Parts: sequence; C-alpha cells; structure tokens
Amino acid sequence: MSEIALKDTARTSEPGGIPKAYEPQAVEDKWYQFWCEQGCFTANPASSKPAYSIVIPPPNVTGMLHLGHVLNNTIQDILSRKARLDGKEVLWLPGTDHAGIATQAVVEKALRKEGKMKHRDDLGREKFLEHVWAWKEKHGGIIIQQLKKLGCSCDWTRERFTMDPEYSRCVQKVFVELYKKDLIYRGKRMVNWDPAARTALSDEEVEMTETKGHLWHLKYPLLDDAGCLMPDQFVVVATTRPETMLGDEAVAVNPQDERYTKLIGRKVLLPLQNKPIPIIADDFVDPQFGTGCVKVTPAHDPNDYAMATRHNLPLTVVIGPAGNMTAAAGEDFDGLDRMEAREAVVEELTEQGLLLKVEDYVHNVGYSQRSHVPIEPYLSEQWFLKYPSVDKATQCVELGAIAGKTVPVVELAGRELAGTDRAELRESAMKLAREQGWIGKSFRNEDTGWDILVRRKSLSHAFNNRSPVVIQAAAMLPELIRTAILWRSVPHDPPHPRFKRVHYFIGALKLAEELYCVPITVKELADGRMLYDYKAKKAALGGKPLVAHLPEEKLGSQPAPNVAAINVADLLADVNPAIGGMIRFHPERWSKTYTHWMTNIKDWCISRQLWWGHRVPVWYRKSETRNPKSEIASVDICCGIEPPSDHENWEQDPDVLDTWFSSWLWPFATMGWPEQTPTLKKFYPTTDLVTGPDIIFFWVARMIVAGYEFMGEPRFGLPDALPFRNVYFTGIIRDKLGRKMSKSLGNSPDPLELIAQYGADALRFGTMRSAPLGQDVLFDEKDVELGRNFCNKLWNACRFRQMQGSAGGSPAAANGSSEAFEMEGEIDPTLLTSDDKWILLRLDQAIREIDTAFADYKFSDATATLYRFFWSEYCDWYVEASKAALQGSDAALKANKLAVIDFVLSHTLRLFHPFLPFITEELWQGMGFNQDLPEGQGGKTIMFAHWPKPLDADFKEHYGLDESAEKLASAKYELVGLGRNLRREFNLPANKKLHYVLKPTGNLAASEIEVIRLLLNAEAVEVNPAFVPEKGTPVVANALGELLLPLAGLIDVAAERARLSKELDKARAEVQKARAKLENPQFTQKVPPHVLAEHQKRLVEWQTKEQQVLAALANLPPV
RNA sequence: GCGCGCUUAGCUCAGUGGAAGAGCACUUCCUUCACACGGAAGGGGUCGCAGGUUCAAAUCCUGCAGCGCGCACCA
Repeated sequence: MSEIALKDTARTSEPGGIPKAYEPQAVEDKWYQFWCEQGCFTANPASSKPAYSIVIPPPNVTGMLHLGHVLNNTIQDILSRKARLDGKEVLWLPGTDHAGIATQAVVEKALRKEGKMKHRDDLGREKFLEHVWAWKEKHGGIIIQQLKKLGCSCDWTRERFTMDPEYSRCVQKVFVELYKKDLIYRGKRMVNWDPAARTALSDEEVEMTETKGHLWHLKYPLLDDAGCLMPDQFVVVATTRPETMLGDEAVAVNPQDERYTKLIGRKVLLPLQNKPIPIIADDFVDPQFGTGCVKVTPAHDPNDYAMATRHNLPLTVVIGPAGNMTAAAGEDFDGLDRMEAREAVVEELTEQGLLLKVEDYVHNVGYSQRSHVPIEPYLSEQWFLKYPSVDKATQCVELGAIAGKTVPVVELAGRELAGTDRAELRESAMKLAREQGWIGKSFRNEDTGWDILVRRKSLSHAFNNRSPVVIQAAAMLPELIRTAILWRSVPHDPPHPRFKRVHYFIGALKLAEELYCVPITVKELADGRMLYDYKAKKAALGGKPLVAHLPEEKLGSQPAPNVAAINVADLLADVNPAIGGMIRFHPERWSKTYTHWMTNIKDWCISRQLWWGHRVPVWYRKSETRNPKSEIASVDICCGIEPPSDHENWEQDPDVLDTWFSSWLWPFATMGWPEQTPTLKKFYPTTDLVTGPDIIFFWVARMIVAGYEFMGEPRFGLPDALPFRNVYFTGIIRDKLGRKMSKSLGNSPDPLELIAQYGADALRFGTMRSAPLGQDVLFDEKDVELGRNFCNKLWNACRFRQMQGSAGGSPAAANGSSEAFEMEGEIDPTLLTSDDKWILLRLDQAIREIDTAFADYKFSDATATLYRFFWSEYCDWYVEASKAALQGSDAALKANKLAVIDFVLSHTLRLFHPFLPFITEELWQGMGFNQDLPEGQGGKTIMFAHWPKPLDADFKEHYGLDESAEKLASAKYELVGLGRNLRREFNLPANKKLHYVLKPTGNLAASEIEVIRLLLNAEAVEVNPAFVPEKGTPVVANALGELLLPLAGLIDVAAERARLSKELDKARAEVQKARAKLENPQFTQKVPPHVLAEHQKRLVEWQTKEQQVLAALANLPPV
C-alpha cells in the first residue's frame, strides 16, 4: 500500500486499488523512516517558536519494553505531537539509565552462568566493568529501539545515558558542590543493608511486607550483685529475630514501669554468649507491649542503636555483610547464614530451657526492592546527603495543587471601620468583633469543612502593629474564614506539645477597587480544635489594583469589573514570589503524598557498595597506620572532580553513588548543564513529565529539589528553577482480572507482538481509550482490537471519499497530473444541507471537547470524543446521509458535499494525529491534504500541520450554522430511528425494501426526504399530507411529522396494539413526572428559569407524544 | 494507627445538583456498490448501605460496610 496507489485510485475511481482493510505494518515503518530522515523529531533551539519540552523517564538499560512503557511513552508522544501541531518547538529528550544494582546483578548472573567468575572479586573492578560496558553496548538500547516501533517522536540526536562522560561530570560536580556546602557528609550509621547485593540502600528502596513470623520469648537469667546466677530468676524478653540475641548488650525497661524499677542497674547473663549485660531504663520501651522488657542489640536494630548511643553501650556486630554470622557470634554460629543461625539459636536455647514460648506473629519486614531479600539493619560508614532547597521544593507543588481552585472575593464595601489612624481602627475592629459576637465563636471553612475558632487574644494580637488594610479586613472576618482556601499544612515548628499542625489558608478581599490577598494561619490543637491564630493577618500584603489580576479577555472594556472569584494561583504569586513558579500534579491528589514525604524528609544514604555507577569523587591519602575510611582527618580527604595532583599518594573511595543521585539531574544534565547551552536556555524548564506515582520520592521529588538547588542561580537567567511544570502520573497496567503484570503469571503480553498483530496505532488508541487519568489500567487485548477496528473505520471512510473523485466540480484530469487534483474545494454556503451544517457543528463540538480533555490531561476523554464523533456521528449518520447527494445527479451539490467531507476529514486527521500518528500521516499524504500547504504547515508532513480551532462566530454565520439547522438534522435522524424501529417491531428483514408514507408537519425539501429514504433503506418515502391510512397502520411521529408504514395485508393488530400500549405507558409516565414537578409551587418558585423552561418543554413534548399514540390506538381496527 | 483511592448495566469504566451513559459482551435481523475489523434494532441498572441538606441527590454532608494502595510502625 502506498500513497501513490491511494491517489491514483481516487482519480481512476477503481475501488479495487485500495485494500479494503488497513494494513499497518508497511505503512508504519515507511513513515517512521521518513520522519527520521526529514529530521522531524529534531528540536531546534534557535527556533522562534515557543518551546515545549519533555524528558523521558530513562528506562533501565537492562529492560525490555512492556505495557507500562507503552502507556507512559504513548502519553509523552501524544503530548509532543499535540505540541507540534500547536506550533511549538518540541524537544522530547530520550535516554537510558545505568540502573546500578539491577544492571550489575544481571551481568554478574550472566558471568557466573558463563563460568567466568564466582564473585566479581575474581575479575577485579576494571575487568568486571569492561564486561558491564560490553553488555551495555550489546543489550543497552533495546527499549529505545522498541520505542521507535511505537512511533515515539523522540529527538534521537540528543539521546543520553546517565554514564555518558559529560553526564558523569555533572554528577561529580554536584557531589563536590554539595560536599563543599557541607550538605554531603560521611557518617557511621545504621543503614538498610541488602545482604544479597551487599550494599547499603536508601530508605525508599526498602519495601515493608507483611510477613508471618514468630515471637520467641526468651529467658535471660538474672545475676545478683556479685555477678552470680540467681536460681530460677529470669527476665523474659520477646523477639522476632532470635539470632540477634548473640549481639545483645542490654535489656531495657521503661523507667516508669514499677514491675522492673528495682532491676534497673542489675545484670543478666546473656545466654549462649555467657556475657553479663546490664538492665537499663529507657523511655522508648512501651510497658504495655509484651513483657515490658526489650532486648537491646545495638548493631542490628535502629531503635536499639539509638538506645545504645544514649547509654554508651558497646556495639557487637554478629551478622556480616553477606548475611552470615561473624566470629563475634561465637564458635557455634560463626559463618552460618542468618536464617540458619536463627534455627540454631532457638534449638540451643530450647535445650538449655531458656525458651519460654513461641507465638505466631504477623509483622512487617523490610525487603530489598531489588533483591527481594530481607533487609539487614547494618552499621556501616556511608555517604549521606542532607537535602537542600526543601522548603521551596515543597511549596511549589502545594501551590500547584490549588492553582486550579478559585477563591471567592469578599467585598469590604459598606463595612469599613471607623477611624483613620491605626489605634482608632483597632478599637473599631475589636468593638465590631464584640458586638457581632465573633469572639469565642467558630466559623465553618467551606474548603475544608473545619470549624475555626476565633479567640479574643488572637484578635487583639492580630490588630497590633498591622497595616490599616489588615485591620480593615477584620471587618469581614467571618466571610474570610468561611471562603478561604487551604493551601498548605505543616507540622508546628518548633515541635509543641499543644499544637499539632499549622494550616495556611488564603482568602481574597476587595477593598476600594483593589484586590488583597489575605493569608490566614490556623493552628490545629492536639485535640483537633482549629484556632484562628494571631498571625492571621500578618501577610495581607501584595495588594494590587484589581485589574492587574484579571486576564484581558475577562477585563474587556470595563474599567472596574465586578469579580466574584479569582484564581488562587494569581493571589499566591504575590505572597510567594521567591518560588517563581509552580508544579501541578495530575491527578492532584498525589501532591499530598509528595508533601507528606517532603515534610518528613530524612537524609539520603547515597553511597552504594557496587562497582557499576558513578564513583564517589573522594580520595583518601594513603596511610599504612590507619584503617581505611575510618577516622580520617579532613586534610587527608580530597573531594574534587579531578583526582589530587599527586594521585599516587591517594586512593579513591571504592563506593559508587546511588543511581538516583544521577537521575535527579536528568532534566538539565541531559541538556548540557553546567554549560549554558542553547538547548538548556530554550527548553529548560521542561513542560510535562510523565511517570508513575511509585517513583514520586525516588525521582520526582529529588528532581524538584535538584532544580531549585542547581538551576536557581541567577546566571541562568531562567524564568523558573523548577524542572517541569506538570507531572502526569500514570496508573499501573494490570491484566483484565486486575492482577499486576508479571513474568511468572505469564499475563504480560509483548507489546511488539501486539504491534505486529494490530499495528502501533491500534495499540496506542486501545491503551489510551482504557486509561482514564490516574486510574490503574486493566489491559485487555480487546481494547487493541477495538483500536485496530477504529483505524480500519478511518481507513475505509477515507477510501469511500477517494472513490467519489474530485471536489473541484470538474472530474480530475484523465492523465492524473497532480495539479489538476484539487483536494479541498470551496464550500458554497448556499448549497449546504442540514446534514452538512449538522456535521460541521458536531465537528466544532468535538474540537472543543478534545481541547478541554487535553487541558485536563484526560486522554481517555479525548479518545472517547474522537470515537463518538468519527464513528457515530460522521460515519453512521453524515456519510450515510451524504450518499443521497453523492449518488444524485446534481453536480454542484455533489461537489459541495465533497468539499464538506474534505473539510471534515482534514480536520479529523489532525485531531487524530497525536493518537494515531501513522495512519493519519498515510491518509494525509494519500488524500493529498498536504498539497496546497506550505512545508511547515502540513505540506511536508501532518506532524507540523495546524491544530484545528473551534469554528468561530464569523465562520458559523457565514455558513449559516445555527441551531435550526442542527435541530432539523437531529429531528430527521430521530424520525429515521423511529422508522427503523418499526421495521424491527414488525419483524421485517433488514433487506426487505419498504414503502413508508410521511405526513409532514411543515414543509420538507425533497432532498431531505431523499436522505430520510436512504437512511431508512426504503424503497420509497411517499410524502402525502392527506394520506388516510388503513385502520391499524403502524405509525411513529416526532416534530417533523408522522411516518407510517402501510403493510397491506400484513398488519398484526395485536402486535401493533402491544407496541403502542408500551409507548403510551412510557409517555404517560413521563407526563406524570413532569407534571408532578411543575405542580409543585416550591419547584416553580425556586428553580432557575432555564430548568423551569426545560421541564415545561418536556411536558408539552410528552403530552404530544401521548396524543399521537392515543390517536394511533384509536385507529386500530377492533379485534 | 495515619493518609489516599474505589464501590454506577454481565465486564471495564465515564458521569461533582436538574429526564441514568459509553465500549465490550448478549439477543434478533442484514453480506445494500467505504468498511462483517461492518450495518440496523433490542434487552439489561431501586448508581455499596443508612441517615441528612435541597423544590430536586449517582452527584453535596455525616455515619457504616466491602475492596485496593501508600506511609509509619512495639521488641
């Protein structure tokens, strides 16, 4: 199939030249190659067009394309292609991630399988890394290549890898800068240790899993003051991990626990180790839990470690880095795996009679997200990062979360306080508050539903030393509290026993034609009460003329418009200019998750005991007298991008950095940072980010932090430091039973196979159609099939158009020269039928709906609209109706019809292009829609055509697209539906040609009758106002008139009576419903006028229907 | 324990105050000259439960139940 064939066929009107079914395979490869060769995906930083950019969430080099990638990257491609159609200069920047642990594990496994090593130490660091690089070169690009099959319009000239030399320098630079700011530090701490990968992990890489385990109750023999055993006296402790008891250094009790106060300071004999350990008192211990005695294992439990620090206990490491017991665990256990040791310890304790009991116990155990083995809390020396720019990064998302909201503007008019100076105003304000009884009263905030209490003390504080405007605002206190919007909640800082959290609200006040932002602070007490706080009015600044806050289109020519509500984002820009922008999450609810994490953020363990990754850029001065890495004086540490000049005297830190420590720089490091490259200047900050909510902490949050920390410098001259403006969170792809896709279940279809079977467009359309915003996607191959069917429908609709020949009024030249082939003829307004007007209005509606869907990132809405418009409206009604003219003899009418069809199709293809890039390009070119367009506007490729605009008022007026035209067509289709229903009711086969009679209400043009005939698939529709039907002739009616189906000799009176009775019941029920409402005075008095009119109209319509049915029933012959 | 979702037709889901919707599946009819990857018609829902607000509730509020997901966890 080629574009030539499609065009030639159109000219020669030989339907056989175009396949009846769309065949995607050849088409897709052809156009992808074309786009690449023409450089269509390459972003030009020098372009004068506005920029749109998006960076791909870099897939792991180890990965294969799965349906999650399909969903994620289809969305990115839709956004990119839509932006191109919108006339933006688009950069979609692709690349891959080195994925430290995962890649190293894969390569290690392969090398072990090939017998090249048992452990990577056998090869040594350099040799091993050579193997990883070789592996990466061979397998690394798989996903990226697969994305091309999907049609992704990435700028492949800018593909990046997180281990590229330039990228690596960025990582090092960032490390060095943060080190110099003392934000990166080395520390010996309890970390999450993955014994399988033998590396530390960050908190985020630990998954808590509910696990069935046991609670072992152990008896520790009590010693007397002389250190001798006291017969039959024990302290009982409970543990889920008996093997750790070998490293116990104390038993802890709560100091208030009267059962044990007398034991504090005594000692017990640690069994198996036969070591006396003290009984200590610590508040951490919950007397209510278990026996109230806790064994303390300082080196293997974070809480115990904290207690050990408080009590200066020694640290005994009994479990080593591989999860095996150390020599310190004692001869019997040395070298055992921790799970084997558990059994051995339990066995030994049982033998010694020190195991009191074992209970079944369900608890949460941390597992390594990568290796899926239980995490070992492990004491080791690691590098940590104290997050920078946390406040800004937190607030920009909180602002984004409420940016879509509007806050009602409270007007002060008529409530000004008496007085001119501050003291007088304050007096009036307090007087007003007292008189109105506001003090001690709660007001319900509409945004949160919280009752917010106003206290006298808060008020008097609020009015001290505030500006007159602030005090004036007090006159509207209840209204402001009631209407304010919540924008952020934070823990009380510093921590306070009475106050849990502080909530910041924002209200809007109009005073003397000027708009004021009114931030309100509310404190939440521990008991849940909300207090209007004295800081409430502190920041009521930023008052600017009201007009400055209104977009021009709202402003019009009115000098002082009356606003009822204003976008919160506009107000907040005043309060928080430092942030300089905001980030919106879609769906918004994820911003809560984000805020929660950001407000409880802990230092990030960034070092990993791996070889594959960015090596920590720190060198230690070699020394023979010192243990490596510990107790190193600062003069013996060198942190820099380059090794020290006398590098032979130094050795580099062996560890590498967490992979996410490189990915968090992705949005700018890929664009050439720290150089001020043209790409960076043009395309940073990026516009959208598309990713999964499971990596909000790993990646999204850290990128925002990095953006503020590294891109906030003024020298970049950027409008914003933030890395992106919108984050779209995809759902998880599940199978149709709702289970997660997994290899072991075998429920994870290969996208490439689906593409081979159905086409990439079909896969894209099916996926998007079933993926509503923020919901998990239940994947069903049926959806892809539906996508294929849809493409086929589109294909055939265009094929039908091509068979009709030229729209130019004269047939295309027989020799087929392309100049003679005018695709879009002029539409003559005087020749438009009601059907033409109807489809143009439906197109207009579809464009509007799709624009709205895009604005809200609701891609499934957009596909639903496309589907409805094209299939149900264009194909099922318009095309069928158009056959009346196309098969008729009026050449001018026919040409005009084709012009409308071309208009609609050329718009449709552009609307479809982001979703179905391949087939739309094939048809765009094949139908010749590109031919009269400049190269940059669709002449070369549909990719750069203009996105359709809704039809404007002038257009509608010029073509007479008004409500009456739409109504006529709708009524026609309604009557056709009723007529078809008669056919069915009387069991007339679909292929039987019928003769209908129409008794029209008014005048109907012959062409309209012909359309009705065609749509009814009738032999004839006889128009006869005076028709007197035989008794019992079936009839249906609507606003256009009565449609009768004379069935001489075939009338089944009983069936017709049954049919009409059913309709009568329906009509009477509806009349009853409408009448009941309209007879209710409460309803008629309170309801808005348009609703009242609607119901009145409805009543009349159903009453008419009732009369028609009654007449038809009366007309039935007696049984 | 805290937080967030979800509950509407057999299935998957739209629908944030004014007559219950879509696709799939199902039933019946039709190979009519774009398309059987198609066309036509049809059946099918007390919108999880109970209260409340309202002239009006799938929609707003309050409880409750069930399912799912995060976060934090006491050995």
